[in-house]
Amino acid sequence: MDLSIGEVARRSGLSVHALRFYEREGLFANPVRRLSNGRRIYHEEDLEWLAICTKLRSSGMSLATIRQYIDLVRQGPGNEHERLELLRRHESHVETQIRELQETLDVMRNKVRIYEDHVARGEADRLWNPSHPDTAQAETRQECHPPEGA
Amino acid sequence: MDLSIGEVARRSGLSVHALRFYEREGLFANPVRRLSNGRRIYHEEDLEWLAICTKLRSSGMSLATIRQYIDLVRQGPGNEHERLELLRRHESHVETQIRELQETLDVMRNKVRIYEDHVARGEADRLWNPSHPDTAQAETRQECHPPEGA
DNA sequence: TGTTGATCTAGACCCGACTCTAGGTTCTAG
DNA sequence: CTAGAACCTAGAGTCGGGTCTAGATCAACA
Repeated sequence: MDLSIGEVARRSGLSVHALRFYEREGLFANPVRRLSNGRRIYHEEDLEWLAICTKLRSSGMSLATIRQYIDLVRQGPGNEHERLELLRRHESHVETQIRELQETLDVMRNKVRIYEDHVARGEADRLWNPSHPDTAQAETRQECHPPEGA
Repeated sequence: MDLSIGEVARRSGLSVHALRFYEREGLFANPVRRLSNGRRIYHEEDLEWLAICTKLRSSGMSLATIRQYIDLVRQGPGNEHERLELLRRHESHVETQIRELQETLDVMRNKVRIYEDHVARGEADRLWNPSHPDTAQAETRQECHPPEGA
């Protein structure tokens, strides 16, 4: 049931380098144990934590914040409110990100649609022609401005 | 109608440094003109482009990719398909990001809910107590695994 | 037995995206 | 006329998040 660093790398998608780096940075909930020969041994739990960790990272939580969280966990009971607060802050951060991405997506879809129209109508040769202001400027503008205030 | 770099910085939210940096990196659609004294002058269009640029950046497009796009634009008509492809690639990238964030959000909401339950039931003192496996391990596990395949 | 491959440590290096510094010019208000 | 703000350039520094290297140890197999 012991896993080598290579195995964990393979299964977590992180590099062996990154795993050692994460350990140095104090990102493991439980200290990583060693075999008598000095090699690291991991367990399924570590993989589960790494999976969460990876989700937090990819949703924009910095390693510093993850460390903060894990530090609270290691301190044991008594700081649940702090943990909750930290999680909730990230939650709302993620919500904001989603909203912003959705907005970007709207702008881009619009742009792509307009492009497709032009190309389909065989007017590609007129796109971004400085003498055709309508198309020329479309390039650097958000045609159909997104609902800023709405 | 001419804008100074300071004005553009104020209105775009980018620093003066960043604006000069972006220019060096070739991220402006139109070359930035200068006054006879060497000072840069910008126009409303530049602000509009910077707004899009900022959206692309914050949705994860690298400066290198933005430069690629603007290079296509500068080359003029004839490469609309490449522009479309580039935009569509980013579009799907953003869609993926949204999905992943949503998934993270689900995991986090679950975690927060469980925490709240514990705290509310006055069992905070038992949270993360190694002799209570149920709560001890909850910390580093995704309780109620997210719908991986669903 | 000896070579291959996985692991170890410490520390150097890299990359993207800025950010800042130094040293100099120019504009503007008092 | 002068102080201070805003600008200029070239280039160095920073920060996050790894990635890679060198040199050593150790296990396993033909």
